[in-house]
Amino acid sequence: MFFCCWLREKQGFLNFHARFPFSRSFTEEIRPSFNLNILPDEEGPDEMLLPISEQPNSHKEEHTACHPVSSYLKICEETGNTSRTQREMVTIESWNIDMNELEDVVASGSRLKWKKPQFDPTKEATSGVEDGAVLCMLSESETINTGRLRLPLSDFVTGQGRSCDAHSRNLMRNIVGEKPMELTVDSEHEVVRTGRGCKDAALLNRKGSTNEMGQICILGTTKISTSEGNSSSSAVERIVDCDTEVEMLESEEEGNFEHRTDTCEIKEVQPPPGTKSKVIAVGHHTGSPKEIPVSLESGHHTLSYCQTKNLQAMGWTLTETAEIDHTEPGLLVQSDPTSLVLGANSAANLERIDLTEVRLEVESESSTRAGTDTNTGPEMETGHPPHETGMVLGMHTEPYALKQTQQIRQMKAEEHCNESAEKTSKQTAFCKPCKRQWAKCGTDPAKNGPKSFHGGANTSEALTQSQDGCLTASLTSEPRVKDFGQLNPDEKMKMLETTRQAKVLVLTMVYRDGTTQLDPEQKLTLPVCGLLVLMKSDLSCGTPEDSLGPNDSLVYLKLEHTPAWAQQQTHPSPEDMLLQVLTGSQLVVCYKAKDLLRSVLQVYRRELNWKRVAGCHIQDPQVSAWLLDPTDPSSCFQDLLNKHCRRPHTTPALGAQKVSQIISGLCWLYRLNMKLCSQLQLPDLVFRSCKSVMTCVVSAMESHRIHVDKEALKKTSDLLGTKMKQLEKEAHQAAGQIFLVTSSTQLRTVLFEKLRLHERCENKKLPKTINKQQQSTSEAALLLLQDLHPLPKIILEYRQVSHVYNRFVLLKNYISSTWHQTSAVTGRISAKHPNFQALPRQPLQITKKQYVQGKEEEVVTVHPRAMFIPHEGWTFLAADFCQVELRLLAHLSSDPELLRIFTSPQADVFTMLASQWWGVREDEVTSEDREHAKRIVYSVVYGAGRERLSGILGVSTEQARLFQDSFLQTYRDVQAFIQRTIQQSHKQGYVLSIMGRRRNLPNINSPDWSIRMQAERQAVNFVVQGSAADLCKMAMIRIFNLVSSSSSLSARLIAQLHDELLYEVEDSHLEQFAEVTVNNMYTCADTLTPYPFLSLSVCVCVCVSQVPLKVAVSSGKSWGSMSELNIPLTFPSP
DNA sequence: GATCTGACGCTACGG
DNA sequence: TCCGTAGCGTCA
Repeated sequence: MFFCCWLREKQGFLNFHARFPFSRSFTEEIRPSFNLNILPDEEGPDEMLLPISEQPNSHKEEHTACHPVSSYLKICEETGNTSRTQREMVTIESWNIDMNELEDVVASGSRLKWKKPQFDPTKEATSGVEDGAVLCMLSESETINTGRLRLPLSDFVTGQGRSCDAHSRNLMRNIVGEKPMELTVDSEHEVVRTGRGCKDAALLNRKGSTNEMGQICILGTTKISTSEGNSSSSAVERIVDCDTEVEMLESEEEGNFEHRTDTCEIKEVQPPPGTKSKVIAVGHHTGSPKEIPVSLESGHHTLSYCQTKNLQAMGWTLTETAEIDHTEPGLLVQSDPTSLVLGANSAANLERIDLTEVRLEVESESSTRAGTDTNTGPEMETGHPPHETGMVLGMHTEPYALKQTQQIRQMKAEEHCNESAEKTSKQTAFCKPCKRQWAKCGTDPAKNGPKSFHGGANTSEALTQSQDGCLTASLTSEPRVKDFGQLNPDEKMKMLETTRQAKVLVLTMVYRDGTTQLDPEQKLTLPVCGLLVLMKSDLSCGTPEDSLGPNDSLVYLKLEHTPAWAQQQTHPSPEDMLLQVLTGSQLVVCYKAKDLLRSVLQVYRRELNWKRVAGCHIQDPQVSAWLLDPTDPSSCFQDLLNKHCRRPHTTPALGAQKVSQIISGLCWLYRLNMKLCSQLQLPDLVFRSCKSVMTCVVSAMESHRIHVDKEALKKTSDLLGTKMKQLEKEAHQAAGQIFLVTSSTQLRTVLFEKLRLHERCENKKLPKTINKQQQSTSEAALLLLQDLHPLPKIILEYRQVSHVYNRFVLLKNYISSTWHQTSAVTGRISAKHPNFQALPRQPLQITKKQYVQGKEEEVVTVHPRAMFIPHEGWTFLAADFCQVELRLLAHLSSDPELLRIFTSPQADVFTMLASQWWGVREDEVTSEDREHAKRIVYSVVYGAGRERLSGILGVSTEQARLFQDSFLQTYRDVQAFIQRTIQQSHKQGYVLSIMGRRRNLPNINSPDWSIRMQAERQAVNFVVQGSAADLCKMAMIRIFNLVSSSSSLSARLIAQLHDELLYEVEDSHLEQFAEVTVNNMYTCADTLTPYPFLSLSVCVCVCVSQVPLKVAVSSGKSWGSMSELNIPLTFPSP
């Protein structure tokens, strides 16, 4: 017992209460907030999460609060002289979106953090009424900063405001404006551009010099009434976003509205010769549509979601406004290059009208009615029936003789594209971007190209669109490529048949910026516009690299919704074609196939259930290459091609050459796939199918969203922020000086140079940093110092709180991680943006200071995982493989002692070990003890040294050695297995998992002892951890296949946490699905065993039946409140 | 001098 | 001289 207590003291695994013994009067459960600072990822989902409240770090001279910028409806109109140099853009209107809605507004995939200044402008206003303007500042480093200008009512403004640096969160700079129309910043850096709405300017940095910024756009002004202390949030609400539109769409499974950002441009509407404007009329079909004059000169018009009240502000009037609810969308208007979407009050009423068709109607109409009738319904305008409750679209033109052939448009598009590309390359290569060129639409050409971020972000859309148009035009004008959308019904049917007959389909996604998946890797996720499909009937690889086989076909398939009426009329629809491509019996080859499937599932979220593509026979050379060598650094298709086919990188081409390059790339893609598949000596068909099915599993998982409890999130955001401030203050007091609590360097100085705490713990060995061998300020070190001074405890608590706060305070109603199949060498799946697998498991206790004398401190429990909730009517179900790696180790080693422990179905090996080691009864073992024991076991098994073990155990090196020896003596065959694996790896240079996945170990015979030892540990770790990963994937696949083929089961996998599968299940199916899950997980190892090759290569006989797997299932209405389910096995356990 | 970048330290998660 | 992920912040 003495040993037990002693060990607990030393172990460094004291629970939070022990470390921070709060007096508590009551406990309130609050779910924490999550702050997610998403950096764009090459595979990142369309989302952006925004920090909301202050960053309590006193080192920052000011606390910058963060705020999302809402989107708004804007019609940009060019008026007056439209020559290039004197173009003027007028923002007709912009408006605010309610604070409530701000939380939901996201800038698609943006890396931008929008912040409002720390000060409250409404309070700082001097008196009366004042204009507030919002600045949108585009820098050259993909940064968009916002700030607020203080604009008096007069024309001349001496506005001064602050903006926030989106990256550093540092304090803001001063902006001195002079006049709304001609914003002058300072004498050194005057406004370059005049004209309403857009200013080129610079910002003053804190020291008064200018800061190179790209552009400042005054997006709108509003009057802010600040009298009587009535500081409403109107000023805040006026933050608007440049070039971002929000589309409100009703999510079918969620039943509520989600916001999706999109940036649109109507390019294909050409201005009538000799006129400057045309009229788009929008109104309810039962009333008179209102007309909005919109100039077509710029070719850039953006429409987006707006609320009814804002419609009115726009001059649009709804004649039927009985059900106006400002929290709901009043009108949905969205446009893209070829269509307008209109709807009222719900996405169900959405209708999409193809502008091409509209234009044709307009053409015919123009000769007869020439833009005079404002009451025309859609049936007359477009030839299509009006939607039941949708808005009607009337499109009237001035005398309009538009007869532009496709060829001419293509030529123009190409011209534009080449121009843009030239500009881009010149600008990036030689000079700063010419702001004026992109000022009109807030687009920075320097941001385009492969590095540009998702177009949903409020940048660069116009150019992206033009490139899209350019590439699409090039693709469709290329005689070898058939544009499915342009085919007549007979040709489409033929195309479907050709697809059916093809032996292999080679695909690539075409992005809107004119690149494809075969281009060098893009850091940022790009919006997809279509697919290019190479249909191979001839499987020989002997074709020249840029030409097709005689029977091969190439089809361009645009990825977009087709409205119901259009589907009926244009059968077969693009969706039919897509399904034929993805669900036919042919082999599909695609580089980064998961991205393709995910994009398809996202684009056709409403139409296409993930089950439809579950059977897709898709092969991905990236996965194959990773299977061959998981440490393969090839980051893009070109790298892979270079490595495996010795084909050097090609420089990106333009226009028609670009198309040839893509076609050539597809041919190479096919060859590469064949080559890699032939190299993969896979043991059996199971594994072959796993490779393909896993892509479907992961893409389906990625397309699902996990809902967040927003209220709890908000509440805890404030709580954590306050707590951090408080702790920071305490830390400064304890240290006797102000320092940066987040800086390990400064903390080191305070702890060891100022306080000299290390001198007061002579009998304890303080850990050192790995690389520089300095005094560490890690948790282990602080725990050793916590009795000597109050500061270490404060820092420990601060780190815990700030960790949750900084990473997981998010402002969205759902999250959607990106899951990577090939990023972990061990075969595990990893998650990004956010890393859902690393969400804190343990609740956090927060003490709230009470300022009333005699009142005890309040303790609030913050549970990060409890933030995540299932959809209404659904429940979370988690299925966990218990001690899977240790069970596999027992199998692999056949250690009798370890096997014996696992024979008891109820036994928890870590609890048992903890009880043995610390001499307590099993029911006395706490979860911390158990976690500690688990860490020790794995540390020893995977080769932790005595130093490290002593650190983990909190004992001397000698005692750690005794412990290690004792463990390995008890489990002798485990040690033998370790030795065997190492020997084998030395001999072969690689190791294999139970499914035959291979990890090469180039350093296994290194003369450098430490490098060689590391490789040896990696070898052992890979065999066990990699095999566990295989097992888990096997389970995922089994359940996936089962659910996808079942008409009754509706469960969907939303996350994988290595050994745990998290599903969302309809309430009514919970028990049924739980049973299916348990039984399939329990038996999934059966399909793995035995593999004869393993006994040859690893010298172990895999016989999984030696040890039963154990599966624990739990369910709950939040991820933080899961309770165990007892599901009986339907077959006798082995 | 501002800004960018990579190394480093630390902390979560999983085993 | 545990393994492997992601991510944030600091600092040179």
